[in-house]
Amino acid sequence: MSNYLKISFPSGTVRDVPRGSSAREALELDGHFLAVAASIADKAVDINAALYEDCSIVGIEANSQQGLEIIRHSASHIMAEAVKSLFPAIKVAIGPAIESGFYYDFEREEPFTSADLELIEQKMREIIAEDGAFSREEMSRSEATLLFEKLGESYKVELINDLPPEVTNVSIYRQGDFVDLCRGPHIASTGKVGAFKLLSVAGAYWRGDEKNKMLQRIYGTAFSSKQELDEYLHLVEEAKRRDHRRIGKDLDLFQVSEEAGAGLVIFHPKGMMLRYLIEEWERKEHIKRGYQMVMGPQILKADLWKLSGHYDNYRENMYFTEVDGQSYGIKPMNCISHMLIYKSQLRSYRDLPIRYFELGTVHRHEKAGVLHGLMRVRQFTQDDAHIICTPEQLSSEIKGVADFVATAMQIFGFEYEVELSTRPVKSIGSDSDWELATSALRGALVESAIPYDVHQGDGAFYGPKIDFKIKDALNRKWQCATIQCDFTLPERFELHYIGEDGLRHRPVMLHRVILGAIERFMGVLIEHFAGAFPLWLSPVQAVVVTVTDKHIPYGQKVLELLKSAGIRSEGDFRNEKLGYKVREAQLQKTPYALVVGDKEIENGTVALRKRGGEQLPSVSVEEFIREVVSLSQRYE
RNA sequence: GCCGAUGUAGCUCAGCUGGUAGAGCAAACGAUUCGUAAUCGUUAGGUCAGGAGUUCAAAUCUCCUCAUCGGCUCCA
Repeated sequence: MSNYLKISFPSGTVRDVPRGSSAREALELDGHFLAVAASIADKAVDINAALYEDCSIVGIEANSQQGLEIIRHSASHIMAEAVKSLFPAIKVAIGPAIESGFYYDFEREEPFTSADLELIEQKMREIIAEDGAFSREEMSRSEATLLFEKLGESYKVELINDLPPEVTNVSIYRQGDFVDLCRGPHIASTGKVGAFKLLSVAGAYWRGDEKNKMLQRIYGTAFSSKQELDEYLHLVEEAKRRDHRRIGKDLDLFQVSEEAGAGLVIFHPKGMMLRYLIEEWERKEHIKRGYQMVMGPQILKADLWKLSGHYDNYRENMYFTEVDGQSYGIKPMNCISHMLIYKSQLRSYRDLPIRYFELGTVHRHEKAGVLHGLMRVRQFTQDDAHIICTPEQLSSEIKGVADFVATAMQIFGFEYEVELSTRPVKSIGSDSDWELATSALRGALVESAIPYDVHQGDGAFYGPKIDFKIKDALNRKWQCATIQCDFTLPERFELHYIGEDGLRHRPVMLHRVILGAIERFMGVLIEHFAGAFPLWLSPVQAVVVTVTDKHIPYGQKVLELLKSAGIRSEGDFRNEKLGYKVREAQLQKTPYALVVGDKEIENGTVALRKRGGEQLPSVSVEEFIREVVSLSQRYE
């Protein structure tokens, strides 16, 4: 056995490195000094991991995505050490790195206060200043169980017990007096955490199960340098300014009032105009794509909800009311009426596919703690459609919907992620139906070259689905569009069509939304544009601003012309200085301010100021109207 | 629903260990007549989320309810 290993580096060079050297020593031989960890054959390991085999090695630098993850994971251990040293009675649960930081869950009776957080931060700074080493040890399961039992860390013992049986050894990491069950890797020493901040405390169920004990979770974030941390915190502040609840108030779009009730949105004129514009676009687009508009009642007899299965599976989310001694359910979904429309006639295979579209308002009793601005409400309107088709038509119908989603997202300017959710353990329907539906969904994604993630077992109990997710200002993902295959409802409502063979056949049903809930979509839309909507969506497209009072008559004339041309416009004829009114137009994110003064009256023009401050040449009112109309028609 | 925090004028927020409310912006009125992000002055505006309790006295302390915020669970 040679005393040297052949180690290859990303530069392409291969070097002889003494057997048993650390990853750090190998990297330094090749001139890399900045790595916080290493990646050996694509597996992340400690920078001090010893090398015993020929391999390829890449340094993981502090500010790379992977490097940050390691720093944050290590920061969570440091936080746990600080917490244990300040409050020895606390039990630690679990503490990973997450997308933009880290957390650790603790069991402690008294809540953590902001003063506690400061103490913990202080302690963490001490630990980081000491720059103690993270050291890795491997041991058998039983040794590890014994170790954590002795420490009284019952959550760790539970984690070890629940490891799959084929796992015989586990690794632990020590730093200072703190020991944690951990796969690693970690930074070499605590001093490698350049900058961190604890952000918030929240409750979290042990292992994410609401039947378990609620633990206290401390969130924080860490970076390799103070500057990066500051940039991040600044970014978060910026994002808060895009919050749709903030903008909804500033631009007078909507309210959710305590008097009216939680989760119930009241649209103000400007918010309603925005909503109207979205809905108008949708109606036109649906008609273009062969959908028929329909509309069902808001309440339907409870018997129907029993037939559909909602009564058994969805009752706790539904509201019920009584009319003339009969129980009625307020609809939480729109499908039932659509079933009845289909059933109102005998259908031939020649009629299929049938696509029923409804801007359907539904009510769902969402738990109080989940309500969130426009994103999570108790009454909302879905751009809902049910496509009833033959099994053979399934694939092309799904592609049609995916294309619809792509068009919509492009028009509104969103990037999105796609998830395919497959059969859950608890489900109904035959294997062949599931196979057909799942491959139809997958096939449509593949053929349309749409990248997607598979979420195994996340489908609805009645069928698989494709979800489309877009992000809000704080990077939280929200589901908007979804396509779901449903075998249950055609079965339960005994839908059929007469086939070419003259016999009755069971159709397949697709349930789909494009924007999802209009309310939620508007919320994400507001944050996406930070209230500065494209011209075609702006509730107010232009504001006429007079320089002084004597220009009001001309301003009024201009305003009338704009209005009669269908341009959504307002006049700001207040006795204020021009700068004041321009500022207001800017803060209201109005696309155009039309300034009228002596010069404009003389030439019969308006001076154009675009949102953002760009000064355009003065134009005639007619020219401005032509331009705005043409831009709006192109959805710009 | 669960954990924690918060709730004072239309908005943003002050109000220390209990002694019955204050600023800026907005509003109304007046002055000013102004050229692209805030003209000046005056006035008005509050059941301190709601309810109960402790106290001579509660925005302030306690309890309950409602709502909001950050999470968890759930979801369009």
